[in-house]
Amino acid sequence: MAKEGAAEQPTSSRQPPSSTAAADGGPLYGQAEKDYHHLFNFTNNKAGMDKVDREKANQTIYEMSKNSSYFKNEQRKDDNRKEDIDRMKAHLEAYRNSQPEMRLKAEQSVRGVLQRLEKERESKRGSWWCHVDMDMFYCAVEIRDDPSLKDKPVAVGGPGMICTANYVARRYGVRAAMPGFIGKKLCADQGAELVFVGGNMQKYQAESMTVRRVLSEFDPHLKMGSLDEAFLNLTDYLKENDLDSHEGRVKVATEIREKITEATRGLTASAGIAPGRMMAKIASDFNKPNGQTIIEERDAAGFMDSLSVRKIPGVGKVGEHKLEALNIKTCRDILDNAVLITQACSDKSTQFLLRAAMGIDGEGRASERKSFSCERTFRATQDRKFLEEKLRDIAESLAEDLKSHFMRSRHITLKVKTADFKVKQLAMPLSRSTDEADDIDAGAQRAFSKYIDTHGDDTKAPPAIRLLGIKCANLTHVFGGTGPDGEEREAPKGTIDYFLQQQQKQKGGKGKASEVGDISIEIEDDEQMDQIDQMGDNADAPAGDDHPGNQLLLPDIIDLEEWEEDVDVNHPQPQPPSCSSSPCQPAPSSASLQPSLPLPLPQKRQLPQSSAAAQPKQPAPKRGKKGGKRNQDAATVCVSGPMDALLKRMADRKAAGGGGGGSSAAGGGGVDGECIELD
DNA sequence: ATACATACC
DNA sequence: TACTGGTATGTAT
Repeated sequence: MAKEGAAEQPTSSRQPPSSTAAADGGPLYGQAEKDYHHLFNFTNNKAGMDKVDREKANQTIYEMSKNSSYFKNEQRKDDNRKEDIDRMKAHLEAYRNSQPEMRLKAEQSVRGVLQRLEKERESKRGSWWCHVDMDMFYCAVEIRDDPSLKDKPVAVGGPGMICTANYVARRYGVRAAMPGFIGKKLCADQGAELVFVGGNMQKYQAESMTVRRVLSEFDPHLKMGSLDEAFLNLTDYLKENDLDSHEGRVKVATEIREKITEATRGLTASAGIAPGRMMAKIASDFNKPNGQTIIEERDAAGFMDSLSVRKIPGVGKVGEHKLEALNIKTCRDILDNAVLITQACSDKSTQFLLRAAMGIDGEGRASERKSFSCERTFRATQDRKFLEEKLRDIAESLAEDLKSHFMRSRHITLKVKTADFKVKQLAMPLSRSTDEADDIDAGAQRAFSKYIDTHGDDTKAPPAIRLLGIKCANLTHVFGGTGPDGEEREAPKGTIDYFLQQQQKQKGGKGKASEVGDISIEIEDDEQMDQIDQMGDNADAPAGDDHPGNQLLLPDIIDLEEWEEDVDVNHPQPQPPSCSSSPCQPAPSSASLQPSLPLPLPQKRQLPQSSAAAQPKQPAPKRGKKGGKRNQDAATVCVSGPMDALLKRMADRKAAGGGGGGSSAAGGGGVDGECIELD
């Protein structure tokens, strides 16, 4: 808890003179900190900071944030969430008061679901996954190449945003995704100077390829999640090399990390091996940096049980908050309160949470790319000319992207963020697919006009805008000779497009292909799918600029059928000098509760334990004594053996700190992409 | 189908 | 001086 003002009261002091503060119209001295703690509490116990430092850091962050538009917007969003939570609680209350028969029924149903999941987990036994995550990747590369940075706090990024920070910086509370000026202040307050290093994507990509090369030896079908992480299915490798044992897994994890460090001349990685992708991912983060964690099957349930829900990939800040309102903090809590979750969450969310809590992976086959987008932030302005030019730039950038990927889009969405950080989106269907900047621009400009028209008028100027973006969706592949010169357009080798093109040629009249009507192609077997997966990672190769130039286009590509137009696009109204920013629509996202089948609420403490049957019951996680045999530099955390040992290790780890929170590196999209929405 | 929100790196 | 950018997906309307 950060506290404002001088009073260094003990952590319990939460009640400031709130009446006075409110009267001042000030930021509710103390109260705001309490209410919105989670909004600015960037630091966490993995930071390797002690409590005092942590509070000081939070204090600094709060001071710098509290009056910003950004923070005000965060507060607004949080207030909306509170309404959701209140509604959620009301529904739960109704559930508690409902007829016993109803509740009994719900319980039975949940029990059935859990049993089914348990069966599924059983059926998936025997497969082993490894998640490899480079430690502070971008930063590590920079420091390796400039050793003078080694002992300084370093951040890749700039004053606007930090992408990755080294562990020295993290000790001051600096985090990935933290605005740079705050990171700078955090360090300055403690007598250090944060060094910013601009990123060098080319270099990181090259390093990533090196890592990939090392990893492919263990699983040729590995899947890179982004530049700095990868998933490997180790099942075959372990079997073929007679390593399908705990010792074998430890050995493989060690070897993988050593080889990476050797091949990259000093970069370190953390690794997790577990009976599933999700657990492997959690495990790789468990002993970071430069560490590894192995989870054996018989310990999987116990491992999951003690984890905070926040560790589940897909449960973020908001999800954690909502679950907390249900008094659910750990994965064990999820299972113990499955009935409540059933009542409070959508089917999808429930399904997701229960599976996750049991350590079962979601179905997840990486699908085709669904959209291209580009957005730019700039000094908030009302200057329409400026904004229109920005849009044009963005459209051009997107057109290039589409062309280099041999894609066309039939649907674009304009994104507008105002100075107060509120975001608006406007859809704009096109009459046909395009990859031309002019078309994208035309659509975006029209949507923008519409935006201006609905947000300003003769008396009121449209609000100042700080970001514009365009998303191109509804994609189709383009093959073959669509160029004006009639020359054949061939996708670069190694791309998905090339693959599809070849397939197309095989199948039908060769060469003919102009445009595949639908992105979806039938993938006949996993073999083929893997091939595609592989290619996907290369698909970013900058395709040469041999893309045929402009084709003749219909004069207006916008689909007027769906977008009746009553706006005079050509005449932006001049802006009044004064800048009154008008708020956007409140758009009260009223998430209503699941229709509650009123049910019995009694907490059932019954858990599926089939494989884990032999396992002693797990008590809630508790802090153990510290000490343990943890070797900072090459620690292997083996999650196996008696449960108390595991818990002790976890506690040790917590006490010792050292985990890299946001595991660095901006880049590729999420890995499994499971999101939950709790209502 | 559109808009908005959340998550991940 | 001052809170990113790219992609996917879930929820509500």
